[in-house]
Amino acid sequence: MATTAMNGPRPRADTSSQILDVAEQLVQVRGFNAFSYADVASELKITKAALHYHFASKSELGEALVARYAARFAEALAVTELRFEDAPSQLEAYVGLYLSVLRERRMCLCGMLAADYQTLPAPMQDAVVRFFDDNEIWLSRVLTRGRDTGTLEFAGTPTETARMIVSSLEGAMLVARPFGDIGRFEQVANQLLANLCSAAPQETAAAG
Amino acid sequence: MATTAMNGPRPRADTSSQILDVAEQLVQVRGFNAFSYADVASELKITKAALHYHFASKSELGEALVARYAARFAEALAVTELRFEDAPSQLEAYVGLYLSVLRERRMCLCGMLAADYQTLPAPMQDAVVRFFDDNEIWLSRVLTRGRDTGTLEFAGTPTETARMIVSSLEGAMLVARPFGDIGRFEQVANQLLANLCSAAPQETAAAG
DNA sequence: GTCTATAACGAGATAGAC
DNA sequence: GTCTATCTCGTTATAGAC
Repeated sequence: MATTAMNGPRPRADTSSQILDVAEQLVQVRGFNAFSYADVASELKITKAALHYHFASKSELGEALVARYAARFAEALAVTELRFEDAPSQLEAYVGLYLSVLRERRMCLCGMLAADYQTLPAPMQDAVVRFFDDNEIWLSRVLTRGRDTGTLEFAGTPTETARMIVSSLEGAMLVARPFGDIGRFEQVANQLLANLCSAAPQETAAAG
Repeated sequence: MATTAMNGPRPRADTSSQILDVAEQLVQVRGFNAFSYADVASELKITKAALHYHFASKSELGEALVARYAARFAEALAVTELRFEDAPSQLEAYVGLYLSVLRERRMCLCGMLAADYQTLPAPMQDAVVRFFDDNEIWLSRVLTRGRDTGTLEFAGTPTETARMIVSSLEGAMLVARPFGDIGRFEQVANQLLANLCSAAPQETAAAG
């Protein structure tokens, strides 16, 4: 069964998946330029050569990494949209995705890669941008629905607000990690949600 | 004369300062783990050995980098507080500091180092945390004054709101860079300011 | 203060045996 | 699919001449 969270132990994995699991964790914690084939190999107790069999180059490994992460995230968003009916709950679940990553002391993979952006191979760069685009599209849809049903309130367009949400959450993760304080992230997320959900929680009309 | 901006060509510099200038730019663009002594040396047309004379190790160079950046930022904040009277203008100037960095296609130095955090030598880690702390303290002061004089309005404590501002701006920089779109940053910043400045722009009472 | 030269190491990557 | 062995390159850092 798919879980809503972005992480946690997965069933049993073939070597390629295990490699991706370890590499993913390393990138999210240290960054793309601060991990090596040797790191992954030693963790899995196989050789660097074996790694190169599965992913010929570091670029290839990186591309597979973002692709899998983005797919998993997209899946989680789709599930969230089905599982929760009202926009506020969907937004709360969206924040929950970030939280589940931060709880493992990780940065969002694409947030980390955004920092490394200038040093990434072109295919990875494109994938990172696409990740943010997809997030904004999903959020815009939720925000539009929330405004239409009167459960959300915000100035500006849904797209602008979506960008605000993505920026704030990514930034909150970025800053919370050095402090080793998840509470910092939660504080920001709660302010963000509070600003959007100031509308009456179940009524049809809300404007003041 | 000191300028309010965080960058721009500076008068004439001894070698140490030039090294810091080049290294700073490289870190802000590529990250701490993606630049080398060779990069700096070739840019300045000196040798790596000459670099080691000025900064014995990469850690030392990194520490000098953050120290100078933090000092310059603190100076800019002090000037801002003197130059502008009302809190909204001070906040706007604060956003301007970030903007001046982003315009040079750079990430905030400490925002970038926050991503690299787990791989940094301890003294650099401490300095990064201190940078964010100082920013929050300054912002809290401005926010408190703004609320007291009725020029700013916000739910929650000044500290919480300060953290929200730092997170949002750092995140907005992080995400705007991959898109190569400063407008994305400005959009987020404007929403942020708009939410705070909804109080009457010069009156004494505002609470609802 | 800068240089040449080089040490010592780790990186990504490949060849070819098993 | 994994191994040993090796290659090549770039990295940080040092020694010692100028």
